[in-house]
Amino acid sequence: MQVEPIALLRKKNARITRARSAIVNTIFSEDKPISAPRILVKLQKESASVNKTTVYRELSFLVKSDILREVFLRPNIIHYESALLPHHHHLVCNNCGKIEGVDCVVDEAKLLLKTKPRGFKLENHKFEMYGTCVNCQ
Amino acid sequence: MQVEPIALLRKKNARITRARSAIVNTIFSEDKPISAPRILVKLQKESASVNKTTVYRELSFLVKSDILREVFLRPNIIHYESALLPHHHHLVCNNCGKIEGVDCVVDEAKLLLKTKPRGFKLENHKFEMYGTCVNCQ
DNA sequence: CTTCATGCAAATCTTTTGCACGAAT
DNA sequence: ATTCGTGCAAAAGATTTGCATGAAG
Repeated sequence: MQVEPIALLRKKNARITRARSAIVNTIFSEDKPISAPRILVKLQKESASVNKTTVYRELSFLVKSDILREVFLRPNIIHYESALLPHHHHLVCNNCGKIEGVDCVVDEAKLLLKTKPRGFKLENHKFEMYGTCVNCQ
Repeated sequence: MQVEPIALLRKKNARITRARSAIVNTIFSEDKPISAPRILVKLQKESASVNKTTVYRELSFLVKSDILREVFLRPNIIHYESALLPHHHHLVCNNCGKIEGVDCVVDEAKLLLKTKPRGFKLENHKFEMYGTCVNCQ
């Protein structure tokens, strides 16, 4: 866990409160994307309990502040990961749900070739791979 | 709208009912991914009203039957599109929500190079691009 | 006639909102 | 002091489940 995100928040004049630190620590101590319900549970286990509403509000604040990124891996559940990590993608195991990170394999120039002629201003992309992980074969 | 999906269902010994046909027609007459709530509205407009539960049950049935594909474009809303279309990706406008299809730009061989060494059996991938469409600049 | 599909109501799950209180700077 | 953050309760929105009825083959 780096201290970075808190320093970054301070620089952005965000108040460093007990709830905010707890939430940020919980997410940044994770090595893979985590969802709001899991954050709630994890906080409870660490007896750093924070209200559900606060967690959701904080998540959207942290996304807006470029501290977190949203990841859409599964229907109807948003995962969050550090936006301070280099751009990358995920391998999702269809069997056990395990998530692994992999470097970006996308050729941006090739994308622009597809999007520019349409007048589409490309801002970002999401790329996720699904299959069976080594433990589930 | 092709008739294909109904023929396919018949071949799979699925019963061709009023509700099933209405739902399939509604989705296949769309040129972009559509969500369950929108399907409900569209059916109502066509006075081919089908119960909400039936729509959801039908969607998961059609996905299992390889007639439909799930698309995760936005948090907490599943979109569905024909699984009979060739594999492709989407451009999503962050402003107006417009969705456009684009051919696949991903080099499968390159992906295998990343996944195989980890013992990960790659089954499929999702790749979506976000930005601003030509009308929203 | 038997299996498969449907409808309804209610439950579930995630996320959002309104409002009043409390804490950080 | 003011602004920003928090908690609680309740609402909202998407999806699922249980159960009894109905229609397709």
